[in-house]
Amino acid sequence: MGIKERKERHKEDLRQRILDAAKVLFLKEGYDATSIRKIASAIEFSPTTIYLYYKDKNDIIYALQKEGFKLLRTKFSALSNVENPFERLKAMGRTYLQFSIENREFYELMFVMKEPLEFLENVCGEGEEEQWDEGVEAFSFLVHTIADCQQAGYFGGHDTRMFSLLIWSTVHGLSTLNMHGHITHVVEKHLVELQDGGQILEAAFNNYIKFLEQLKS
Amino acid sequence: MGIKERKERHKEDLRQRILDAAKVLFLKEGYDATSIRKIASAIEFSPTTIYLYYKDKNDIIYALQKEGFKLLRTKFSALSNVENPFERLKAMGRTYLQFSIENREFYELMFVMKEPLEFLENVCGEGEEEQWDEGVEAFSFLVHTIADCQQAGYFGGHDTRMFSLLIWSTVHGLSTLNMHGHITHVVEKHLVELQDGGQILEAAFNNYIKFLEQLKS
DNA sequence: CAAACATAGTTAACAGTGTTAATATTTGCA
DNA sequence: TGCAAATATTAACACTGTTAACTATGTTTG
Repeated sequence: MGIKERKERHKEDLRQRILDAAKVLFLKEGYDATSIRKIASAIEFSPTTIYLYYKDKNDIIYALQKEGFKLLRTKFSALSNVENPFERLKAMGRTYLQFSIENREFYELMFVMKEPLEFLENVCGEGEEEQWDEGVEAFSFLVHTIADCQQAGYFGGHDTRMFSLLIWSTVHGLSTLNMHGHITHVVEKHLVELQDGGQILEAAFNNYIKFLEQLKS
Repeated sequence: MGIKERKERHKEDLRQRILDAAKVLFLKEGYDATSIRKIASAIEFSPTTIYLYYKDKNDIIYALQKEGFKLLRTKFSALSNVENPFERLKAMGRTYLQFSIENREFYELMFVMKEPLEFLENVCGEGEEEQWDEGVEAFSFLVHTIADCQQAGYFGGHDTRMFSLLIWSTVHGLSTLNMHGHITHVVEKHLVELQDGGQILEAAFNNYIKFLEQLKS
């Protein structure tokens, strides 16, 4: 039955090639420019062929989102061997912010856009329930780091998971405010001594770290 | 020259009617469903007429964004008469979060979507420079409230504007994480004792307030 | 071996989208 | 009343996601 397997492999192969073509388009030109027809012409197939491998466009976008989460996880798991929990927390924050800048389209796909969630709820939700495991895992990593920080004397008396959520919110808020132009267009008007939004973002994060550092009993 | 004035008024009138129709569509059905043709048929004009009053779709979306900022400002300015600065800060946070829930589409338009910024930079930016005045003003209001808090003994030793940015980030982060499903799909898995995302959001904000309250010298 | 069948891919089409050029209509003023 | 300017319209372009119908291809079975 080697033939069937080879066909299976060919099928998986084409599925991956579709995803790769979509990724190139998406990262370079964004969501709107990633049209079914452009993906199809990139892999030199007819547009309708894509529907034999993905249910619809959101299916492809959802698959791309999973790739994004995988990428962020590799960056996070490189921090596992940072012994000092507070240093690990700092590194996580820096990594998160850097990811949002260097992989802007991915970040938007993972944390902002509605399309992957729509696919998850309208289609994938039929018994699958696999939803956003990578995200849950990444948050787990944060919660454990915060717990370690508390063991080391930081953030005493706060609920670990609530505090984790608040820290995530702050860093996520910083990255999205930056990404969507609010730091350059609003905050810059108040902090004229700092030139561009990138500098403000950097300074804000450093301030935040200094602030958290003081929360040690 | 009364005739010219009446024509001017009629022109402004139609411009407003276009915006109103767009608003109804946008708030009910979202950005994608707010098509030029649907707006046109709502006001019973030809689609191309709209281009006599707005440069393009993003122009309309930008105008809608300004309405959103105006709405948020009225909610904020109602808090001006809260004497106690920390109480005012609490009320601002609550108002901001509530706005993001009750006016979800507006919030997305004001703080998340790329279209208004695109219009601002590609078109409006030709010498106009009026950019996001409402937003700058709202942030000013926050900065002043934080300054008042510092006068009252809170947040000692921190740069006022940086601290304001961090507080905005946290609340904005909370609202967007909630809006985009990350609280229900990620955090909920860790906080199983709290039922829905709304409860978690409420609890997280209350925790944040309690946390800030402790930062008094 | 030949007929039936499943698979993979195609073309054509539908119902939309934003936007522009060319055309028509209405209006105000000399 | 005639002309010019303002205003609105029709037709068209170049796209979009998606589906139905059709055609090859290769496999399985009678």
